[in-house]
Amino acid sequence: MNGEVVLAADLNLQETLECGQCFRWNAVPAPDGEIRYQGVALQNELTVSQRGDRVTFHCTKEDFQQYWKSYFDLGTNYGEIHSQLCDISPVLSEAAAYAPGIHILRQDPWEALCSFILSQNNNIPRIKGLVERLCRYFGARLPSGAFAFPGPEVLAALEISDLVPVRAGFRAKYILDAARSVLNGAVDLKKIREAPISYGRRELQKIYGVGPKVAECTLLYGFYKTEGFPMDVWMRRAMQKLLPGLDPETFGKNAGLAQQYLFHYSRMHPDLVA
DNA sequence: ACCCAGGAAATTC
DNA sequence: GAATTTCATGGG
Repeated sequence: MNGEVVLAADLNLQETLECGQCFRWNAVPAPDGEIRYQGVALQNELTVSQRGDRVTFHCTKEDFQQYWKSYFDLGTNYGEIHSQLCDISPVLSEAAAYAPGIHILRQDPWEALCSFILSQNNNIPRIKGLVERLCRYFGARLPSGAFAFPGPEVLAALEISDLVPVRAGFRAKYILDAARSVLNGAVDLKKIREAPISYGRRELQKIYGVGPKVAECTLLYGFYKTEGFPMDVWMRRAMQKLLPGLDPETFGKNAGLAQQYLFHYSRMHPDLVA
């Protein structure tokens, strides 16, 4: 159960885990000059740390190969995507320079769907609290002691009153409809995985409480539909100020990464998008 | 078209 | 330290 996998990567843990695409990773104390995160994904707990471009996965080679290599999208050539996006516009190039180590995580679709339902009208610290309580109350206990994300079959069996301690407010009923829709096949996550993004947009929005923004986040972060481009208030302002008149379609199949660059850049320069 | 639900964090006063 | 803003979706 112990072991280590060390590799040099273009991945930046902080940029990737704190850009709002995931909610179950937390920074933990680490030696000087090192940054370390602990989190749960894919029914596994992991500690991962970084010093410069050297990333250490505190897990067995087998677990790294089976789960984490893919989860952190280490098989994708980000250098090439990065330079393609930089060619589109100097502004995008400037934005990309602020977080060149962002990767799009390959998260579990169901967990992403629930997480982004809970994310609506909320800020990241609060979303993390909601997700954590959902797992703590209803998720299975993993060997490490951490809690897995509860599957649709677990949540579909609940009533609104069961979700009260999660303190999700009006979002609780959305979670239940999502769980029931997935469980009874009204929304087929496998089909969404294999189909074009337009199908996923239509299907996910059949769920009560899922609109365009939540659907787009789920498709990008949960289904690795990299052409997804979630448009929230921040992104609308950022696009208007930084790239006026530009259609996100211009970013093509890597729109999602462009969105991450712009989002991160805008938050670091709020004055530029005001 | 507008306001609220149910909060907590971030921002501004 | 207190008031105000933020925020995605659906319903009234």
